[in-house]
Amino acid sequence: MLRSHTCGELRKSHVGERVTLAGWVDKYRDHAGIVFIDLRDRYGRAQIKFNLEDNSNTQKEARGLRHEDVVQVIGEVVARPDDMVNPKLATGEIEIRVNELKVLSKSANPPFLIDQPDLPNEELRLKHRVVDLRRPELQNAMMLRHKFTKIVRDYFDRHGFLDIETPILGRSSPEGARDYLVPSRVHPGCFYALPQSPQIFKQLLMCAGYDRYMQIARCFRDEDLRADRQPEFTQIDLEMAFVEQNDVLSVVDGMIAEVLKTLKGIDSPVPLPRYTHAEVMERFGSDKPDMRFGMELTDLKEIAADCGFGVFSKTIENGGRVRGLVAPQAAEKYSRKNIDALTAFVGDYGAKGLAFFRVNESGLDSPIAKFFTEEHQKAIIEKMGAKPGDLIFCVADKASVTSAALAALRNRLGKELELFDPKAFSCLWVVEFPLLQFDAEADRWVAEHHPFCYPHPDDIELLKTDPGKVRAQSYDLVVNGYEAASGSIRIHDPAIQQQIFDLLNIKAEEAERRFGFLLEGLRYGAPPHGGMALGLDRWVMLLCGYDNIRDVIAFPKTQKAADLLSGAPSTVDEKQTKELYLELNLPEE
RNA sequence: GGCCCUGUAGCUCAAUUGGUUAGAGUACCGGACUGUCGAUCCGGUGGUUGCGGGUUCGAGUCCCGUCGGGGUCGCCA
Repeated sequence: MLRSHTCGELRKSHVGERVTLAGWVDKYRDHAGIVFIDLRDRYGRAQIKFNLEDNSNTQKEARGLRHEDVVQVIGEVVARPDDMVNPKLATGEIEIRVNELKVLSKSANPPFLIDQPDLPNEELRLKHRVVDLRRPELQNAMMLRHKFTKIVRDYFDRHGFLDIETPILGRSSPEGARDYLVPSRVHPGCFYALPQSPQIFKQLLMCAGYDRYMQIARCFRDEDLRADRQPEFTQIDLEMAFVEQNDVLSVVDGMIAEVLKTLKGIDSPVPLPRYTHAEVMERFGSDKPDMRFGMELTDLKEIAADCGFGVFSKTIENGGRVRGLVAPQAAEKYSRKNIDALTAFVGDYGAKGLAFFRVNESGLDSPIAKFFTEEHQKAIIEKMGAKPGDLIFCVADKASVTSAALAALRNRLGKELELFDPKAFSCLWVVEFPLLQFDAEADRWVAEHHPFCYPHPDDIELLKTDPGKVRAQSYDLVVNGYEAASGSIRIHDPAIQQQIFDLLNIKAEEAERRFGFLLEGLRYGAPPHGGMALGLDRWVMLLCGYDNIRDVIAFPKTQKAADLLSGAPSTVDEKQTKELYLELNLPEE
């Protein structure tokens, strides 16, 4: 070993010991006669000092050290004088009086400093990810990510789950996200698809009798990126046989309680609260509400239908909805200009306007207040539970637009008005999603979750009469407004599976061709089963308190799905494409 | 594909209404300094203002195009 201790572990109890440390030069303070260096590794930092009297040659060499040089030092742990203790450092009570110095590797001048006060722009950080990964924030994220997966693996192991790997090279399936494809050399013209999730394979494992499965699985989806979406990401994937919905939710309730307790010291309720999809859509306008704060939506149908404001009354007449929310004590905080910005903001979600009222002692103050009688104003205030100083926002539109716009507005106002503790965790289940959604453009039904989702037992008959009303035995776990997990009870009956394929307009021949291996698995004695997948990257992001998943992934990709470090994706030699029988057909410049 | 933000020294930023030789802090280089911990003090090097056009007597600044990065809508079973 090139070191006897790490840079973070030395304490007063080590005083007098001769130690060998190795690490990176974090900071240097050269006083000519004495040189201080903060030596860094992932365990922490320690101050090493080079005194002229101790070893003049070593001291001279130390004066030439610069940021990010890698060195090994041998010296004695000494206590710092009382007035020289650095309370900011865990090792601040001691320092190492160095006799011997070995430069293991001299660093070129780094593109940015590890602890510079303003973070360099992300493009530079991604290009020089090796340097970036030395930053304590990223090191903490990687360490927390490791602890998280360890807790999860141990938890599922204790509960009898088997960790089984599924293929990365699979077959392309219809529906769902765009696949990443891998051309086959051995089968000219054929392609593998990288898995969007191990969905079908884990169902087959259930059929095969591996009744509790889990895997930390890499998944790939060739869709546009977001702050919380990467083209390759990691799921904690699990599946259980001989279970009902409540059994799956209970197992994960336990896992989450353990994770939050161990990593954050938080006691989370067991079981976690459960809400139906219909309820959260009505109360929050979103299927992933951030419940760290209230500000629920209010329906204003009766008042809107009766009032003199044409935009409201006509919307109701045409079958739309008028809904609103109350921003507490925001009347003074938002100028007309601020509100115009909010109006533009909800415009992104399809809202054609944003009505607002400032609440005062006598009623409502607004450019449109004149369209509302004193009774209407009182009714609005009462219905919405508003108080003087509050600011009311309303959207009149078709139902889906009022939901999307107000949900986005609610999230934005919640942040801007600091209505919640950013360190809090709010976890909840949303259950009973609709099974299907009608795609007007394609003129057909599409699966809301995926085509293997078991319908709610009370709604099986509706499949024939009113498919849009069928609820699924599916569930999402929502954490602080993020979809943190998703799953369902699966169909284990080939006849019902066939019925769903029919509804989705997947022909028997096509279903056989593309999912034949699943149907085949279901044919020879399939146990009732269900499971879910948790978004590992999102969980780590939330546990770290970060707002994008790139900061919890060692080597993430940019919004254009490029790896700035390695230069992927790249062109390849013609020899390679020839071997794969591929010819490029690039668009004209 | 749409909308928005963004690109100036190695890094973080500034530069008035379009107007002199594009500045500061930090890093880096040289010098001083034996108790610093964002060390301090003195001096110095460092610029294709992402790239390409255009308008103008004059462009970091205005216009058009383009490339990169970020946010978001669509998209993401």
